[in-house]
Amino acid sequence: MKLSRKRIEDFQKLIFDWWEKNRRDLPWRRTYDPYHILISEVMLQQTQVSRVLPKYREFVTVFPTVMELAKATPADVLRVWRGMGYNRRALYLRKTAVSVIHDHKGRFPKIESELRKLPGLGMYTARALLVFAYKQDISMVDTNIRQIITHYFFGGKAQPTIVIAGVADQLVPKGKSWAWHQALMDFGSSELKKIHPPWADRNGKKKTSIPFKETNRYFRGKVIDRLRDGSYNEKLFTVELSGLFGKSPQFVAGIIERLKNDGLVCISKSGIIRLPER
DNA sequence: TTCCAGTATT
DNA sequence: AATACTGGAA
Repeated sequence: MKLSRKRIEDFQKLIFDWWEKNRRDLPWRRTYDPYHILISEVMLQQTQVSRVLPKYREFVTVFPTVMELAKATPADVLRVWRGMGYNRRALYLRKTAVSVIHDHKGRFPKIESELRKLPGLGMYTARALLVFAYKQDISMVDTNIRQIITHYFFGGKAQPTIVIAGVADQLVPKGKSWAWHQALMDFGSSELKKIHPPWADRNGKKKTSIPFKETNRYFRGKVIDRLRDGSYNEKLFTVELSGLFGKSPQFVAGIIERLKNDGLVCISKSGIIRLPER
């Protein structure tokens, strides 16, 4: 869909006028360091701003540079990550730091295709870095921005990703991509709830919700939590958690096996289970 | 129990 | 393109 110049400018004015009075001051908006911005984006993927704030400060204090993070062990990173959930993403973050040091001379790539090769960076996060760290005039679309566009340009009717992206591209004001996207983020988090009341049905198609099949995610988190405090004999550990969970030792062993495959725990030759030290 | 909002995988 | 994965909040 091709938008008229006026339509574009009117919408830009709507957003920027709103933003003047409602702008949030956030620590990751006071830096253009792609490493710090990456940390904030990964945290914000999974957690609300209020809970990210203290953890972000802690993380950049403990690992101030990409080099510091690359030198840390997975165990170090997982301990700082405590309380954030999505532990695998903490490992991605560390592996990305290692790759930046080893494969990119310590500097983050500035093109999307290269950023996308880093573990845990999909299209959204890659573009967030290009916009927020390098101020490139490209568009980025997260679910908030998608909903804003859906509401203002398609009367609330869901559109294919490519159509949303096409509109998003036209809306980016030249030379103001950084401010534009920050403004949209704030606008979305504040105004979308008013536009999109909870009773309105989502985007037309209902997502096939997975029936609750006693997923293991709760137990995975518990295992990692326990290992943050120390290491244990695997056999005893398995039996102890088995009792604690009210599950069979085989079940716990299965959880541990998958955590091992995910690189979240390791078991030494002598049968000690711990967070990976490298 | 479901939802959220991304990435990875098939 | 569709599905799985993730874990705290709602």
